[in-house]
Amino acid sequence: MSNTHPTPAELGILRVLWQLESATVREVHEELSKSDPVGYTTVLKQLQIMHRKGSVARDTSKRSHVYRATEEMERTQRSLLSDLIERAFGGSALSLVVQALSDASVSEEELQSIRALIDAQEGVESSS
Amino acid sequence: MSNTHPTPAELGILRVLWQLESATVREVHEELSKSDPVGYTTVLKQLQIMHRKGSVARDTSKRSHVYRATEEMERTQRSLLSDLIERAFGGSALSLVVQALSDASVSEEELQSIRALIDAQEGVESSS
DNA sequence: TAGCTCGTACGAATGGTGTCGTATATGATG
DNA sequence: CATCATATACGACACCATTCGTACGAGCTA
Repeated sequence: MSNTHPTPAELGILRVLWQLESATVREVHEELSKSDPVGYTTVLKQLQIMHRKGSVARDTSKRSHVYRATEEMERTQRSLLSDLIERAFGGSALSLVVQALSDASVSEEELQSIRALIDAQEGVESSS
Repeated sequence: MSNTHPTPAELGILRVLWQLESATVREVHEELSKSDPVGYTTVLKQLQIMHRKGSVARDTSKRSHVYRATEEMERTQRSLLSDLIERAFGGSALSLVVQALSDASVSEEELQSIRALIDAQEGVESSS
C-alpha cells in the first residue's frame, strides 16, 4: 500500500477517473480543461507519473491508453481526511465534524441524514 | 486577507502558537522537537517567512521576539476544511461528514455531542 | 574590556510539483 | 508508399517548501 497522499493535481485527475470509471488521456484532459485549461502533455505526464507511483493502472492494448484509478474514491477520501484531522484538528474527528456542520452549505435535509447516520452508528457501537 | 493555506510545516508551528497563545522561537522549537527533531534556525526561518506572509505577528521589543498567530485556529481549520471538501469531496460537506463519522476514533459520547449540535443547528436554520 | 552565550538575519542547497516543448512512434488515408 | 493526425515518451524549466550553515549583533560576566 502506498501511504503517500495524492498531490492537488493528482487529485484533480483522480476525480475525473472516479467519475468516468476509466478514460483516455484525451478524455481526462478535456474534462479538466472545462474548469481549468491545462496542456495536454501536462495531463499525460501526470498520468505517467501516477502510473509509476501506482495510483492509476492503464490498458495499453489500444493505441490510446486507457487509465483507471487503482484506489477507491472513499478510501482516498478517508486517507485525506485522517491526515487533515491529524494535522489540523489535533487528532479529534469530533472537532472536524463540528466545524464541518457549521458550514453554511449543509442543508437541513443533510443534517437529518447525518442524524440518521448517527443512530445507525450508535447501534453498531453498542453491540460491540 | 491571505487566501493561501498554511503549508504542512507552517501548520505545525501554528498549532504550537495556538496552544501557547504566544511564544518565542525557542519555545516553539522545543515544543516541536518533542515529536519531531528539527533545527532551531529552521523554525526561526519559518517564523520569519510566516511573518512576511502575515500569518504570524511578532513583538520585537524584547531581545527574544515573541510570536503569535494572526488568525484564529477555527478560522484556519474552516479554511482547510472547505478546501478539502472542494478538492476531494466534490463540494459536499455531507460526504465528508459521513466519512468522518465512520472513522473508528469517534466515540459514542462524541456522537451524542454531534447529535446535540445538530439539534442546535436545526433551531438556527429554521428561524432564518 | 574580552569572551561567552544566545539571539536574529541571510544565503544557499535540496527535493518535489506542475508545466510544457520537442522528439518520436503509430495508424489511417490518399 | 507518403503524409497527416494523433499518441506516447522524455527532458528541461520554474517555482516553492524545507532545511540548515554561517555570519553577525546584543548583552552579561569575570
